[in-house]
Amino acid sequence: MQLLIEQRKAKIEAIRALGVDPYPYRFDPANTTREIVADPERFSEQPVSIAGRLMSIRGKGKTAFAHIQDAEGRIQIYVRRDAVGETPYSIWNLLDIGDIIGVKGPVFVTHTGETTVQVTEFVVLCKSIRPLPVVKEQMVEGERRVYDDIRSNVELRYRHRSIDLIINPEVREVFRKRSQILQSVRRVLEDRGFIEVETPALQRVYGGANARPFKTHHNALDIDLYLKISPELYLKRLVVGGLERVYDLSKNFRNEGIDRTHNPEFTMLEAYQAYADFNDMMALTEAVYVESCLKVNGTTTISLQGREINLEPPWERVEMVEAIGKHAGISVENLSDEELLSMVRVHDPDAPAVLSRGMLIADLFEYRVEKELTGPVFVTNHPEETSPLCKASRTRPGFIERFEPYILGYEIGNAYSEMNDPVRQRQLLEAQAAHREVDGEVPPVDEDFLRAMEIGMPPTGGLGIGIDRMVMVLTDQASIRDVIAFPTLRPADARDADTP
RNA sequence: GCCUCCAUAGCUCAAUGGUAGAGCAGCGGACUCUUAAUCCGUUGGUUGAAGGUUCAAGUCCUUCUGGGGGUACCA
Repeated sequence: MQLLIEQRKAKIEAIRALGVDPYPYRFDPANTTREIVADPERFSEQPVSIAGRLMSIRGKGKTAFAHIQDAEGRIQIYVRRDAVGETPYSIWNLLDIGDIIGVKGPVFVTHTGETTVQVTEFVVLCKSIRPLPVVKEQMVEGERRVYDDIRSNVELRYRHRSIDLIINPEVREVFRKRSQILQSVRRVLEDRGFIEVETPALQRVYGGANARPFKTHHNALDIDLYLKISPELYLKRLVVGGLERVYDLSKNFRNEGIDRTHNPEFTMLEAYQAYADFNDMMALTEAVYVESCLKVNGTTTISLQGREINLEPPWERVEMVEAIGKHAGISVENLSDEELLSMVRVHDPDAPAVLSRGMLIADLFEYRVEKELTGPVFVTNHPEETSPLCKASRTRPGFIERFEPYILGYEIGNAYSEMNDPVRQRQLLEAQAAHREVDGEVPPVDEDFLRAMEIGMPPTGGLGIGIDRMVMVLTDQASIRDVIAFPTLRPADARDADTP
């Protein structure tokens, strides 16, 4: 490795010795590889100029073929010594795979049929000194076949995303789509009169969800602060203040496990609409998903892990207890608490006997039903013990007006008809806080939030949508690490762990 | 956290407990329509780390590190 880098550094000096700066300041790529490949005829008369990274080189003495890759694709170039000149051709011979160059010249089609730029002029834009993993590929019946499969080296892909992006065009596509989805989500909300606001990432009192927070310290104030686990309590303060439609689209941080659908920092949309209830939030959820899906896939049907799923609204709605009956064949109403507990203990032998009936129902749903939900489906009316921030169900006593949308077993959001009775809100939060001894994840009571509630919040619908999972669903990626450019990983080297 | 599988050259992978190898990349040479270019020659290794068993360890054992999959936590 060190040898390879030394060899390339020597080439930099050789290039400089020929009077050429291997790190110039700018270049004007007037064309893209994609537009040229799409319509070579158009460029047969006037020369094109493109820039990109050298991805393969086939030297043949006084001529050479190579491929260069830009943001949108690859194109073959053809370099002849008698076309570019003696000195430039010796510079050409100092180039490696991975270098970035700009080329100019007319376009032609080789007699094997590949669109190619006949290089009349080229410039070195960046000499690379660290070799890329070499991927050999071949087109077979229009299908791209990779011989050395770099995708299998996931560690390299996540730790060195630059390399992953260079080598795997489909990875670039996922992040391009992620950007389009964020744009689309914002557009749906702006079109409906929502305004984007920001809530503190550093919070004195964390809340709005049950999760372990990251703790940090502010030196000047000498106080401990927590990273935001949810923007909820701050967004509601803004609704109290008269910003009737607000949303926060930003990172949340939860100090918990990492798996295929969880990353410690993740992107969340939370939207609050005054004078609305959870029915309005269902319509909003459908709009956010459908609009974004149309934007990146051009259709409302997605292909997800081999399944075809249609997102066309209206999505199915099913109450949680009905879903348990339908998918697990259990009629919760006819079971005693003891029977429920024993059913939960089939899946979690350590389930504490003190669990309330509502929590047992929620657990049973999680163990027996969640995976079965192909969806899209809104699971509604959760047991009241599952959240203190939600209003009671209008139809089912002991339950609340909440829903979670599911697609292929993924919980992709959460919404309430928000609690706005300040007296009841205080009771619920204080009752929950009393359980902190038992459940370390219960947040402390946020007095300032309760004070805002006492001033009065209009009836409000609130919606949270996990954006990373949304990107997974809309781009058919099985791991959250494939939709977050720099997922949280253990330090590769133990020494890194001590580096601040 | 627990279970399980994996870690060998820049990349993809071989090597029955017995001299660490191949292809590609790299380096030198030949070649003016190649495309997994071809041909000749060639460099490159603390086998993830540390211990142990053995005459002998990439291979067996233990621990550690990193990763994958599963599971738990994540209302």
